[in-house]
Amino acid sequence: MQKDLQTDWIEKIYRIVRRIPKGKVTSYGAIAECIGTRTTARMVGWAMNASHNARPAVPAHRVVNRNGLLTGKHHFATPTLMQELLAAEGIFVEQDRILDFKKHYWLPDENNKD
DNA sequence: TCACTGACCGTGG
DNA sequence: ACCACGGCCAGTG
Repeated sequence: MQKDLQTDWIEKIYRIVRRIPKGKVTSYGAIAECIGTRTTARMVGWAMNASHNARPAVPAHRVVNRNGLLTGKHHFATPTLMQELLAAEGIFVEQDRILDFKKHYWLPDENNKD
């Protein structure tokens, strides 16, 4: 059944991102590595951009880069929306950097599926 | 059609 | 410690 196998990895990313617990954050590389290829970290960001049309909507605000910087905040509806959403979950951000990022860091685990 | 870019990360000098 | 480069997939010019 040849479907969107070419975009299958994108759906994987969506599922993983949606598994991120509230008040937790992860990095693009962690997601990329979870799907099998860490080199696709760039594509994760691209997938996030396409996530605007994904249903249900993926909590892209819980996804940041390795440095804990809100690199994708500029791609949200408003440049401050990402920070607002994180703050609403108890994650404070200063200068586009998540405070205690390591503390809120969450790694997607295969054992954590559903 | 070819080439470059993109919300990145790891390694090498 | 800092700077430069390669890699993967898909979309756009």
